[in-house]
Amino acid sequence: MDISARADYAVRALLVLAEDPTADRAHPSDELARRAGVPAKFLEAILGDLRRAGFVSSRRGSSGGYLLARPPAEITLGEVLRTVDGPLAEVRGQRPHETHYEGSAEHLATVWVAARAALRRVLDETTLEQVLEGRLPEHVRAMAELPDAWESR
Amino acid sequence: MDISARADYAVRALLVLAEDPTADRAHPSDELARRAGVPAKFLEAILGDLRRAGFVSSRRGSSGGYLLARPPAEITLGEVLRTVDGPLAEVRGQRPHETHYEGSAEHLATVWVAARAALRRVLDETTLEQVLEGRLPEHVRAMAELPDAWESR
DNA sequence: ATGAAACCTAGCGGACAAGTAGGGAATATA
DNA sequence: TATATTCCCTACTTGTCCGCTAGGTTTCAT
Repeated sequence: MDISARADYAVRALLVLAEDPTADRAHPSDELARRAGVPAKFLEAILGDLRRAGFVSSRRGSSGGYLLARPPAEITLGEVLRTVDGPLAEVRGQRPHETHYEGSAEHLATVWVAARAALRRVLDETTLEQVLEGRLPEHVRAMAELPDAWESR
Repeated sequence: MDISARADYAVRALLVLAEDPTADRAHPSDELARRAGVPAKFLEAILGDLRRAGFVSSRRGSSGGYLLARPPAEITLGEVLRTVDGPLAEVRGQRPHETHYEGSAEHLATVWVAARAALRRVLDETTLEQVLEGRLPEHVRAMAELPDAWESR
């Protein structure tokens, strides 16, 4: 799992937007960049992706900027990561369920699919709102509280 | 989760080795390449990594080749992937537990750590032997049998 | 009209992935 | 002892992506 800078920045910018309860004021990209602590010009490009994917809408001109296009409770991290980074899981450039092995590696595909499913259970079931409020789903919190979850390996 | 070709090949070669019950006959790299269906010269380099990491031992000269250095029941996929591909999970090049966020993104690190823990539970608890025999751990099998696990998203 | 903002295209430097090529060193076997 | 075999090492190629910057054009509120 390689979360790119793009993806990390995208999530953080969306969180800043989600923070604002008044859904009518647009936030310029450089304000978001400053508040999220990410490179301004780079974020501009990322916001373009997020707009095309329907996560945010934009207004041009003065007093323009970006706004969340969907409620934060309905945007999952998984969705955001996919639009910015592509598929959550790949094996040699293929989707896990499209891999095919014979002989001794026959059951390998099952493991890859299981790994992806495990990822999905975390990322597709956690919303911006939950991250914002620190109220993560029970099974996600459980994962993070596993004995060595915060240890290096 | 991006399983590289290197990592995929490494696992497949190890599985071919694990297939052989007689632990005394060495298998030349080009035999492994043929039987695993991977580029020969490339595999040679990968086997070098696996040797340095202690997964296989090697013998030079005629009737030389590679042998498993540890029992297949004690080699997990996670270990193999780490030696070949580096850390299982990274966020902007950092380890998940080393990320630090403030403000609205404060709880993001917890999600990244949870995602990594979920991955670990699949990859660090599945051994070569289990893959070889199709006897995956119960919770891994359960993941792969989740409703849409084999569907694209 | 003017300034603020989104939007678009282009490019750049570095890293990495997936190999390939070729040769040197060790070693079992004839 | 000769020889074929195999590991082992270094280097190189080719392409792609990542992170980021630059500079201009269009749209729009005031």
